[in-house]
Amino acid sequence: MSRETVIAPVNELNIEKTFECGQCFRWNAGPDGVYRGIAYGYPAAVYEQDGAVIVRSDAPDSLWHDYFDMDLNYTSASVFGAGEYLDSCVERGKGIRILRQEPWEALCSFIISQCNNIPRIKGIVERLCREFGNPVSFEGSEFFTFPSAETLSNTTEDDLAVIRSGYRAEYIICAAKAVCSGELDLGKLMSEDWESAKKDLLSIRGVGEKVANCVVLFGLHHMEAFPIDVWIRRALKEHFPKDFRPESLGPYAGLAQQYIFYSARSLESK
DNA sequence: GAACAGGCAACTC
DNA sequence: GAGTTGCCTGTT
Repeated sequence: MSRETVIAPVNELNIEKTFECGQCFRWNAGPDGVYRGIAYGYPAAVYEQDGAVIVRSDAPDSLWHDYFDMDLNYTSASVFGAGEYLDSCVERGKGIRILRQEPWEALCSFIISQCNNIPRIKGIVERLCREFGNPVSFEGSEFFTFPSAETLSNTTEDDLAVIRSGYRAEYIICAAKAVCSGELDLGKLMSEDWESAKKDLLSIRGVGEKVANCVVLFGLHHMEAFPIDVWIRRALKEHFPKDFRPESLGPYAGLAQQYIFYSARSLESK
């Protein structure tokens, strides 16, 4: 029987912003506004009630506490005094948190993300899990775990044809083999400094600057990483000096990046 | 039907 | 080392 756990007050964790800001691909809102998804092999339902975020799942409590990065105080971690524009992004993005996702899932997902939009990324990831992950039933529906690097290292591009990831299939297999053989030790990268971690990731075929930065930030939780995609590039062009360096935003530059990203996209859709 | 997309690699000067 | 092109697939 699953249990309900209070994770945080809604002002500290906004589930819509957190799940919809492009950092993760396995959470979906139902018509009831409840987000359902799976992380670390545990399916869960996440929703707001009486001003709090509640998680229903079979996982140990600490798992969700960690997943939602609740040990970090985002108010004091936020980048203040870096200008009016950034302040307005922080204000708009209030409640976003950088999830502590599984490193391998992040690596694989962001390889898939290249030159793709979010709905399509989600579709490919879902087919990947359905095809190669393990089924876990939860509250009457079937969820699928993210397939291990070992499982995927034993597949061929033909096997992966069903997920329709295109030319990225080769990259997925290369990455799986590297992780599986120990050539790339994701656990070790987590305890290293972010720049060495990024350097090691860049040695993997199919991983370039953008993907490496995303994996470092979203999969290894090194908050200094600052992925630059078209949205961020546009925002930087408009609101920051030409010689802008992400390092100037300090150890939480990645969090600032997420506020800017969310902000740019939310303004666009208005 | 051609161009393009939240990117990368391999090739070209 | 800066610039160009192919790459799967889905969408406009």
